[in-house]
Amino acid sequence: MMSDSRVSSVIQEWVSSYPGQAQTQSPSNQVVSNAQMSQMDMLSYNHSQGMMRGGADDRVAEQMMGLPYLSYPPPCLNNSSSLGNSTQHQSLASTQQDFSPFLLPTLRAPVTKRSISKDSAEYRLRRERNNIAVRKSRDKARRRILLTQQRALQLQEENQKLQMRIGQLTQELDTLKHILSQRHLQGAEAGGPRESSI
Amino acid sequence: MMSDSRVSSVIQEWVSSYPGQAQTQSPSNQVVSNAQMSQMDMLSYNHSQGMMRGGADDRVAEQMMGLPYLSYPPPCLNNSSSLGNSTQHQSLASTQQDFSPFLLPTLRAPVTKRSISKDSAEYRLRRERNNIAVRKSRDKARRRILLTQQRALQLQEENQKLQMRIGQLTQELDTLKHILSQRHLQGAEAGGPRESSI
DNA sequence: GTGCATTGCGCAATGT
DNA sequence: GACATTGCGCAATGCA
Repeated sequence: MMSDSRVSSVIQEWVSSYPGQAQTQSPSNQVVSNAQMSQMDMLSYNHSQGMMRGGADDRVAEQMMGLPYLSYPPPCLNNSSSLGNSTQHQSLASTQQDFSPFLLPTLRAPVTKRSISKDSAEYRLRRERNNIAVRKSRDKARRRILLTQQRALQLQEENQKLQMRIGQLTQELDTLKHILSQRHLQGAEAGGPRESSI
Repeated sequence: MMSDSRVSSVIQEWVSSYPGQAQTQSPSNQVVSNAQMSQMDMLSYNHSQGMMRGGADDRVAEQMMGLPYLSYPPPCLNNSSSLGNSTQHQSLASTQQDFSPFLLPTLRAPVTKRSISKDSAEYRLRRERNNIAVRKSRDKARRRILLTQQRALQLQEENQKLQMRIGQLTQELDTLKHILSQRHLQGAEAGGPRESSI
């Protein structure tokens, strides 16, 4: 046991965790949805680092490593808004016109957003469904991360064993080469003293 | 370039992403904080799977793989609460006494929670600071995940190369062994036909 | 369009 | 006490 198909189990699961992430899609969403900032306290947080989404998240993304890690600007700290903390996210249209000078003119949001009342049973149903989906998705992500870590550990282990095997083989090869060179010398002597040293 | 120290860079970063996670700490937090459920709609979601915290996250955690993936019970769907969706998380003390019959008697929350007004500048300051910390922590986590993935990919690559090297060495070894056996036979023949086949 | 999946974010609890 | 982690709900968006 534990001889050949030792890693395959975790690898299989790991591979299956990345179904079709190699698609090239054009994000082009640099605006991040300013409407969501009106939910609590409309902090103007552009946050240009966490914007990889979908495909760019799982690909190697070699350019991602140069992120400005220590650049977390305090998002203006404007606690003037949302003091009356009630019904602040009731309608998108009412708050978006406040941000109209900050929006690019080409990115005007559809103001007629079919404002769904938060009291409606349909809203609650949608929310609950989404909450369940979110929990499920996050569990999946957690599982995927765990699998990746396990996979890395197992690959590391296997690497060490392979390196050791290579060392063994190389040494054995050197030995045989040495023997052959000896015999070759003996052969060059045309039947000299046999069984000299080996 | 890309000949020998090819993997070390990512490995270095990857290793540095796991500073001291190997500590053994006793979680024992099975209650998950019932108070937080009173924030929106007190959904009774025990969610006993995502509770690995700290050390158990990075260890192999071999028992974690048997999680009930497809068990996402609809959390009671009680949209009766939080219909007046305004000021629902105004103060913990005011809402907690409403949920007191649902709390275990041994888990009576400290009602005197020094109820911080959400309008206070100190509260906003703390919130903003925590938001910054959260963003930073999540970026760190994203980075760590990316590094782990890259590490796994590089280890896989290296593994393939090592396997090929082993194949090479093995074949070379077999050849030499064959040669040696031939010469041994020749030697046993006491000076037979030299250079027969090789 | 409908429904689920992903993702960024803020909040609160909790850990360090 | 400040910062770091983490689970969660919300909203936007992606996707089938």
